[in-house]
Amino acid sequence: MTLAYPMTDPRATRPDSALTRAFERHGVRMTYDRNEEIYAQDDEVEFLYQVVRGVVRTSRLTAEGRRQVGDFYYVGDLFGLEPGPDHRFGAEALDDCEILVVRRSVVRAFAGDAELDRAILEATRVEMERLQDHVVMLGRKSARERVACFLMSIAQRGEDDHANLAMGRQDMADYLGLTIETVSRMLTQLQGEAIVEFPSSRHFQIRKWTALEALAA
Amino acid sequence: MTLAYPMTDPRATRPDSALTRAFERHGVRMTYDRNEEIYAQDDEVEFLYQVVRGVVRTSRLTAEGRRQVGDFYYVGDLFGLEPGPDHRFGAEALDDCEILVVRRSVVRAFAGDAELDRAILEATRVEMERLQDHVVMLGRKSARERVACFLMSIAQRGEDDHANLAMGRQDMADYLGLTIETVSRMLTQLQGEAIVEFPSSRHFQIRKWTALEALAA
DNA sequence: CGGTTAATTGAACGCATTCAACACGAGTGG
DNA sequence: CCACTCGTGTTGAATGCGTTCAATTAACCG
Repeated sequence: MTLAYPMTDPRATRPDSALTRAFERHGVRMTYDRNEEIYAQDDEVEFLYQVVRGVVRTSRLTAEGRRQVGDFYYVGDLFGLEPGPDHRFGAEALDDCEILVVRRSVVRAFAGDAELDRAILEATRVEMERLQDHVVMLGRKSARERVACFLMSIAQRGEDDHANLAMGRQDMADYLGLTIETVSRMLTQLQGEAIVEFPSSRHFQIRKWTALEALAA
Repeated sequence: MTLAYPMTDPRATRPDSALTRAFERHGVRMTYDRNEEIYAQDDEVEFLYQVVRGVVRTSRLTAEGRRQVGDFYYVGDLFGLEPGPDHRFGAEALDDCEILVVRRSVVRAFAGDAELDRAILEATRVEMERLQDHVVMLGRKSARERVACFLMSIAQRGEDDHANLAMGRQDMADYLGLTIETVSRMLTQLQGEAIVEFPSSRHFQIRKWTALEALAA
């Protein structure tokens, strides 16, 4: 991890006003290498993070060594926003990342600012809804449906029809509660049905949106 | 559902100060019969709820008719606290319930009150941590482990060693992402190993805490 | 090119589901 | 008091989905 320099470039964050200001004035821009840990599971919750460049994954390792990926965070996303005293999930850089970091105490000092509160609430809302969807997916969806779901959610982030996976098969599997082999099989299966197309293992394009939507369940 | 009378009994809520006051002054006490809906999935988020008597379950029905139970709420628990505009999960009374209901606008009017804010934040924290644990359980635990986990969490609520299940097997199954048959089999299996004991299908006692803890993973 | 890691594919296994039958308890009425 | 019913829980046998283990192929990088 490299401490780069205090945050000054306002272009990096979306115009969230108070939040942007807090990041601008009191944030620090950090860079992380691929697979570098941003914070560890069970670390104290001290900072609020925003992705400037790259993709971040949160994950939890159980006592038996099993891993569950919590979520993936893209440019503009806030993360590390856990209400508890310490992190249940750790955060790692999926690829080379640039992250804005600001102390929670600083954020709290800005509290009362309506726009900042809204931004935090909004991030919490998004976080919770993702968790709820995740629960339904893991509890009640088949492997095929989970993979379809995942591809759709990735594709919806990008505006054009081509999408690229920032993560490898193991990360997908650990997010979806499956094994890499099953993920791989489902992908080739979907490709065989011409629903999606993978020119390379990290790039894909959805061919039949309706079919995929029907699958996503 | 029966609108009983405006809330006046302070004993019903724990001394959460501002929250208790908000419920006292502006809350309404409602009663619900077994299996009655408290609010529907996709309903607008309008109220904050607190269990006074009985047990509440939240659940989501997918388009294909599959059901995922979100959580169970016991006396004193706050629920309905979703940050989004509408409920992703519906809420139903597991048995005959008494619920305190207060408009969110009223809660918001009390905002700024440090103790109220803390109570809300605390409930949000609990909610989120439960969701996170739920994700790990559904994603990375076997049927045996899930059932063991569930029994432990139930047992930890009561103070004595005897615990009773407010919910039936179907609710357990839909919470754990399993079928009733699998839940039943795991229960008899655990009982066969003398780890737990079920004098009746809704009452149990943990015999070997360490064994169960080891299983819960 | 080799060397290394990631992804795919195949075959066998096993855990959880499915489908079906049976047991149990509570309530109801003869 | 027993027979009947209905809802709920348990048990059995067969199936199947996803995993496991192993081998192969593809991608990446020196």
